[in-house]
Amino acid sequence: MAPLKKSFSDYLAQKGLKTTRQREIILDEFLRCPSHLSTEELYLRLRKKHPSIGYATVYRTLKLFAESGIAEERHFGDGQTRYESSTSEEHHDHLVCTACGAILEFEDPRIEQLQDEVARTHGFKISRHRLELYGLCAKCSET
Amino acid sequence: MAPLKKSFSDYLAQKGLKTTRQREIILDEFLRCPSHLSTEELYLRLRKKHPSIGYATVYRTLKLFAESGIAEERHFGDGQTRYESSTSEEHHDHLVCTACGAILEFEDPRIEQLQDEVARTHGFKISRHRLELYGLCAKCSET
DNA sequence: TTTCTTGCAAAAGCTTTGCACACCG
DNA sequence: CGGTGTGCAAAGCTTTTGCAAGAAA
Repeated sequence: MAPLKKSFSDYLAQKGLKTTRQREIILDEFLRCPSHLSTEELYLRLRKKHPSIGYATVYRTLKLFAESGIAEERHFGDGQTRYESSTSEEHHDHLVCTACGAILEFEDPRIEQLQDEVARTHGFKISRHRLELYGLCAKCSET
Repeated sequence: MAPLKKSFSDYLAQKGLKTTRQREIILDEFLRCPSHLSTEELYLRLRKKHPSIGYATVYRTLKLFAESGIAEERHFGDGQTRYESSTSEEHHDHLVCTACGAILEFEDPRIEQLQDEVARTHGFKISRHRLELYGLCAKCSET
């Protein structure tokens, strides 16, 4: 089984929750889709194949993904919550194009290291961070 | 006049907008308050001295502050928009305590420099960024 | 059977908008 | 005056919740 799927089903078992048809469907679709989908986008995709699925179920299930650690919530400033599947390996940050909405991921250990240093200076114990760079992507800045 | 006040009144003049009693009151209070206030918090404070002021006016005025460049919108993940007055000088980032909600500001030019470098690598032209470190502050991690 | 889930609709938060009146320039 | 701004209430959006029926263990 894919590691994230196993992770999730372990989480359910451990919490005494149930594996349901909907949760399987939603997880499959979630993993198949581009990252950073909003709940609504995912819901709309799901509806095409599974018209009976409920809006609330998608919301609840995505929150469950986040709790279980297989996905992370993101807020990019439009009013919507977006979700990204966890690689469980390295964390990554985002470049967001303010013109076309493109989202690129990057990772830079040097930045992470400096963050740790800053946190230490202030006596903070960091559990997570968020770094987003907003601007124009290569395409959009051409014009 | 305080620089931000002047900035704002210039913006109003340039856009053909009007200086009103409410805008003055809200700006004064905004500048006097701790940073990172949510619209509601500011509204509640204003109400004490000016009970007739409307919720919508506070919302509209804060948006106006943001447009004029004298304030910036922040989203820290609770559903509320918070505003911070612009120093117009250096940008700063945030350390957010997930236990007590404390927000510390910091700034590290080395991190900024690395961000620029990352952006360049991807062909991005950065206009702004957001860096938040979440964890426990010194006090809360003692226990 | 017992407990957890679902789908629906209603409710809840935060934010925006329509409108009539008031105010600024 | 003419166009903006205000306050109120209503509407909008996204997200959450209550509940009866349905499904998993």
